[in-house]
Amino acid sequence: MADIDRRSCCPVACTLDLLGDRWTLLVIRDLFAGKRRFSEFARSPESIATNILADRLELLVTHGLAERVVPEGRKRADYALTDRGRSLESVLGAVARWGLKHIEGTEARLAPASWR
Amino acid sequence: MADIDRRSCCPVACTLDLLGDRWTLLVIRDLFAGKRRFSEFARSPESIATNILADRLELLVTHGLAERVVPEGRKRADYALTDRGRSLESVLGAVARWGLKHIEGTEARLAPASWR
DNA sequence: TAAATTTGCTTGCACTTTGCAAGTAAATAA
DNA sequence: TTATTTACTTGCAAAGTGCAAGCAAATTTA
Repeated sequence: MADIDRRSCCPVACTLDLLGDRWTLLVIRDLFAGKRRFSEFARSPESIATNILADRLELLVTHGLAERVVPEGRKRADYALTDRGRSLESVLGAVARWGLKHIEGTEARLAPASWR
Repeated sequence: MADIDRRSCCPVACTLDLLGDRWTLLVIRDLFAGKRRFSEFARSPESIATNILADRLELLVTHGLAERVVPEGRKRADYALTDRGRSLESVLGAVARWGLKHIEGTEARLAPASWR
């Protein structure tokens, strides 16, 4: 298990071991916004590098936050949040609201109405 | 201004530009827990390297989330959250609660009662 | 008050992660 | 059938991380 390299039993530290980088939560944001395909994530305004995107999607799947689904009649995969991934709405919402309120010039273009 | 290298106007992206790494939010956690001195942060169970701690404290001060104060009659500095830094309680709380609920074996040792 | 210890860092270096650019095979569209 | 798009992979330079050591000033102990 990923238990072995835990820095501590602190819930903040453990959550940061999953989400504590510059990209993971942005991919999760896009998943909440309804994006499903690799190219859709890549087209987001932050322009994530494709190697990093591939890596993050794989990690999200590994950690049970997203799943890779190949729809019937198609060959290419969709990505979607799992229940566990959807439970991050509180975290994403708190981050989004903080940014909107405390960082000048931010706008909630991708945000669902429920965050405002 | 730090405006120049903003990845987008997304509040999530901009917040991650401030907090999106493995250590910053842990230092903020310790500040919320009442720690003030360099050595106190260094003694936290995650054992942050001192060069990284120095870097993060400087960044927090630069971004207006913490301040460095030298108390009267002492030479060495304390660090404390600014109002802006304290406004991160919602973010830290959401992260902590998510970890407690969704990551097995996490414990809220440093958490103020208000998070539970 | 002198010596020992602690504090608050900085420095150096190896290792890992990030980011850019290019490449590619399979899928889809024209 | 050909062109374009998709979903990646690869290679490499640059930046970030982590360990260990070093150090001067401050503080504690003897």
